[in-house]
Amino acid sequence: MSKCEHCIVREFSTLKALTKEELLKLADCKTSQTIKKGEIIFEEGENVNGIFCVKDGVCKMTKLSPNGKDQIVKLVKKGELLGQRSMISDEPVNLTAVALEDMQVCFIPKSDVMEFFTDNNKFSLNMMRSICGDLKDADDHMVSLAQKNVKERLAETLLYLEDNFGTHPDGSLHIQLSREELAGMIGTATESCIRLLSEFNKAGYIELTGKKITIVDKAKLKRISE
Amino acid sequence: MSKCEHCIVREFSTLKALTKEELLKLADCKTSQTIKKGEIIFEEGENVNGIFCVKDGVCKMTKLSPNGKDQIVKLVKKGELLGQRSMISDEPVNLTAVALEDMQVCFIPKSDVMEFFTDNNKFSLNMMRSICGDLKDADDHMVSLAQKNVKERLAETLLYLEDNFGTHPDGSLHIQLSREELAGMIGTATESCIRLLSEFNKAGYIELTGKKITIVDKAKLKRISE
DNA sequence: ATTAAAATATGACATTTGTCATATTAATCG
DNA sequence: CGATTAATATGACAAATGTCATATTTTAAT
Repeated sequence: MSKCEHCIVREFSTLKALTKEELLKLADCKTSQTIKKGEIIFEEGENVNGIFCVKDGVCKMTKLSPNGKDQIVKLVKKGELLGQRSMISDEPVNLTAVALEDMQVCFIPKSDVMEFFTDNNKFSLNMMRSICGDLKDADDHMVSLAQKNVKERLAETLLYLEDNFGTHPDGSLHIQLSREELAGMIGTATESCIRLLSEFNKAGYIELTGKKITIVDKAKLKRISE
Repeated sequence: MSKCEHCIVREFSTLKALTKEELLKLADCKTSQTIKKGEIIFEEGENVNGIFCVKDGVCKMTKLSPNGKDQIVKLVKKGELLGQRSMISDEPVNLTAVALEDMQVCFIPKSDVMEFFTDNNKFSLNMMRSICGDLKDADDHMVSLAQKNVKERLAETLLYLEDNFGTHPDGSLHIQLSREELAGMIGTATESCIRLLSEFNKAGYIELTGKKITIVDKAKLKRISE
């Protein structure tokens, strides 16, 4: 079991407010696990009773709509936490978390996190700030979904993927979503998503090589997205 | 100046975790004010440096989209707080708050709230829970905006307005939004909103009397909204 | 009360988006 | 490797939605 002190999650997330002693305690109570691409970490309605720290990999957080389609509400990457909201609200999780790549995650039981809340005020504040950041993102995303058309949202999402998850050495987006997932992210039908990707491709804004998407004209996409 | 101890906001919001002593202190530092219908409480990008407690009335929280339309992100009513997110994140506010009715609000400066955070753990936890609730609402709302069509969203929104803000003695919705505002809430063009209201009216699901909207067939709207 | 302005309503039409059918290509499994 | 399945792509069309014009009603101002 690796040390929490040097873990990437500790550096980037809420956990950075923890003291040396608390980190040592954490190393004792956490359990580490590997999650394969496509595997479910937790599912909407489940009781999780703790939080997951994402040490490596990316997962999608989805919610099933009454129409049977999965909406991707957000992506969570290395250095971030999973399941805080549900733990704090003391409710079943609201979203399903599925690995988009092989992942390394640690689980910290609720009782231990709650102790940190009681003992460490800075930790509480950090957690609050982090959730507030999520809330702002959600509000902004809402406006985008409500007010932009599909083409604008696709352009915006492609830029988001490049800016937040980077590219492979060949310049293609590091995150490889299926067309269906990408459609579920922008809130449209898979065919519409495919059609617009083709359009962007023909117009020279992006390049499609199999499943890979490469952004060629970032400025143009930016203009479309607004 | 009325006492915080008996204030409705104290009973329903995060503030219920405050002790007698803290409430007395609060009564000293807060400032109370009346806000007329249509007036702006704060505007996107402003620095607020504190939170507002809504003692009476309802306001809309909006965000201006690049297309020039105002999206209503949520409604805030009596007993709730305003501006917590921005205060905690230490950022300018992300949304504009405009009174939909005459309002009574109190302002609590940031420094005082931060003291409560330090001194009162239960208060911190309550605040976290409240923001987590907002986050869940935002996530759910996002899925609805992304996956439902305009008719479904209108039906859903009408039910939401009745369930959360009640009706006048004559049965019409207590909150009276203009067609433009209602459109801005469901994320559609004003004309589309008007057209669908007419349709619901002709079909006998609702009744339109001037600006007033009365839900007649709740079950039917519920079925439409899913 | 009269007029001006704003809000609501409706028609006509263009555009966007979804759905279904069907190719085509890529991925998986024995 | 070939066969089967899944993913991507595209056409054809229908349905939903947005836009612009204009009529009607309501509200506000003088």
